Amino acid sequence: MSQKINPLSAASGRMPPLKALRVFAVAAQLESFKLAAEQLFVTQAAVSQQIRLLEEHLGQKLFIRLNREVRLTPSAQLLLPYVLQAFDSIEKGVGRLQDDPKPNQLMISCLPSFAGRWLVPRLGNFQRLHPELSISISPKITLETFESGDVDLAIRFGEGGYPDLQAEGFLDDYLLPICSPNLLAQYDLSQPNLGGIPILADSAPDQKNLWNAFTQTVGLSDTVNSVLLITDSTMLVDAILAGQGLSLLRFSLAYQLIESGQLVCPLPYYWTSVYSYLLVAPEHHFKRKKVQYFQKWMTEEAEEIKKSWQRVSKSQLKGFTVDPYP
Amino acid sequence: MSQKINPLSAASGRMPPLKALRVFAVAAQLESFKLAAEQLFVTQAAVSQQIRLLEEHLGQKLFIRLNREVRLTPSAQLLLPYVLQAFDSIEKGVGRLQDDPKPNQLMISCLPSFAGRWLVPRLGNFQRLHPELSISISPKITLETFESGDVDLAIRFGEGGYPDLQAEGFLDDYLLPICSPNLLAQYDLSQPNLGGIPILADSAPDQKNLWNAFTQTVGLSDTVNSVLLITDSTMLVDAILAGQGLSLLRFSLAYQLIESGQLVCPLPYYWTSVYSYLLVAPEHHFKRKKVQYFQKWMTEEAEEIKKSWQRVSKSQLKGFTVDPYP
DNA sequence: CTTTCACTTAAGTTTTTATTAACTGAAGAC
DNA sequence: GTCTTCAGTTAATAAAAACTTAAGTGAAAG
Repeated sequence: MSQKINPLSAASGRMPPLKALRVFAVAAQLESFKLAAEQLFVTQAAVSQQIRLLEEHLGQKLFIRLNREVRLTPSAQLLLPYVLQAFDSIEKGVGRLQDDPKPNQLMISCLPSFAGRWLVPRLGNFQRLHPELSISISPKITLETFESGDVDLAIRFGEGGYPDLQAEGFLDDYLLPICSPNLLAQYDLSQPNLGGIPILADSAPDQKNLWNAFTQTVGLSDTVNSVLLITDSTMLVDAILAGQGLSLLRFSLAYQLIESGQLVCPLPYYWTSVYSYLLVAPEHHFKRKKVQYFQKWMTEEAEEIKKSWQRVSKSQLKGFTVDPYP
Repeated sequence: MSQKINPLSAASGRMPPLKALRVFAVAAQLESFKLAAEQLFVTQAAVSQQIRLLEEHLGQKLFIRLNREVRLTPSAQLLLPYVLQAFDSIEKGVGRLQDDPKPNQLMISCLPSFAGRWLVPRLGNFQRLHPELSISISPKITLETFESGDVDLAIRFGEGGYPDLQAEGFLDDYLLPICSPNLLAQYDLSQPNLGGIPILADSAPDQKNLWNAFTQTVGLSDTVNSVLLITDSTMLVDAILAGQGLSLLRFSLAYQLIESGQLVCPLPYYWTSVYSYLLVAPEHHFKRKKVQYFQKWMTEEAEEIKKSWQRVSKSQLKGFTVDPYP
């Protein structure tokens, strides 16, 4: 406890009804109950009653009621500056809460893999757009709690619905069967069990049920094909590139390799991922200019992947019908 | 209007729920909802809800909820000093309202006649008791409104029930038939119509109906006795002293003359006056030390008159039954 | 002489706030 | 390991406060 207070001072009978004080502050400044009522968006009867309430609490009159005007009593004149200062202080405090404490420093929390493979290589573009911003990356496996107040924004791949946090999707993802083009000469995928092509399986949580969907769709009996389970997505990509087999891979991880011809999508199926790429933060962080800049930039960068998806899903997948999961 | 405000600032969405702010201030200082609840004399569920309300309004968490404790978020730490200052300011302002602005100056408003005949001659005693007080008398016919804030206390003769004012009686009064002892030799009051003694009538407002009560009680037919109507009570006393007739007179105006034998009460009747001597002021003035001193002193001074009444009503009036008016 | 204006007051309704009671989840006791 | 305790949450409901409506006041303006 950094500050001590008199236990009585906080709860004592000294503290007048605060709503009434607020009405008093407005009415006293305007010297009119009618105008105060307008400003407070209530009827003037409400103002009249609140003032009466406060007068009763304080045990003294605050306004001298004349026929068509009200005037402040000496008591009210004594009280008013204190009350104004109080509301000023509250407004100032609340104002600072809404403000960005470090408008020129942008701290992004994201998965180390995303940071290394995706974010850092592109960050130069953003830095060029906003040279005044000092950008920091805080790579974390776990979801940022934002409790320290240091992190402006987290980038996550997930379903959203995080408690007390706002999640803004900037990119949907798709899972599709992908392999090295070299493999197509060795295995005839039109044969049963895809011609016995080795299967590389990802163990990400959103792919548990997806695997069943895949095996059913392509008519795969898992006794025939060899299956290699790979946990890390970087390693999975490397394995596919090395021609070690066919795998369901996120388009977001594969699109550049597909466009360059290093990988191909040999089967006309894809599944929309239940996970999306999200910008996650407490709601009020999204009001910060720097966060808005970053969000705009991320959306624009994601546009490139979306366009790539248009091309790939139109040409290589030949517009096949989609059976999104689940 | 001495100060201008931004019309929006007073009513805008910026101003958070004030009750919730107060709860926050207490809870934040104690770093405990339970203790805050105790201090605010509410349940801790109420505190929990108020904090949630405020957090929702501000769009950010103020407390980090751990298993058995709550901790302030950086936001709350930022906000707290502003809020504390606000409530401090309010308390200071309210405190000053309760304070006596001029504790060494006592301004008494009273009727000029009372000031001259009763108060000023005795004031020396009070001054001796409280030499630190500078006492002023403000003689006024009309009832003090206390709007200027200068007058501490008014002394009135009346029924009380003044709007927004507290009235503390310090002396009851009685009306009784009084005349000069010289007249008793000239008129036989045991005769019908009191032996034709001239009647002096007061025109004070509390004596309108009393006059009927008097004539009925003593069996007076107003055609027989000469009646002189006298408005001013000083003049009435002078007229009675001069032996010009019998009159109903306030005991408070007559007691010294009765005790000295200059006036007598020849008939065994008296009526309690509906008017009393009152100390009148806004309720909070009675909390001022100087006013309390004065009230105590006045009560003690009045004691002298009460004792005199005991003597007079026991001896001269021979304990006659009372038919108080009305 | 009537109307208007700013405010008051009383009654009734709506909204806010508080309470009660059941629930949570971690810590400490047994 | 299970039970209890503790601080806080949550939902339903009760209580209190605030607001609105409508009628009323008294002085000033038309």
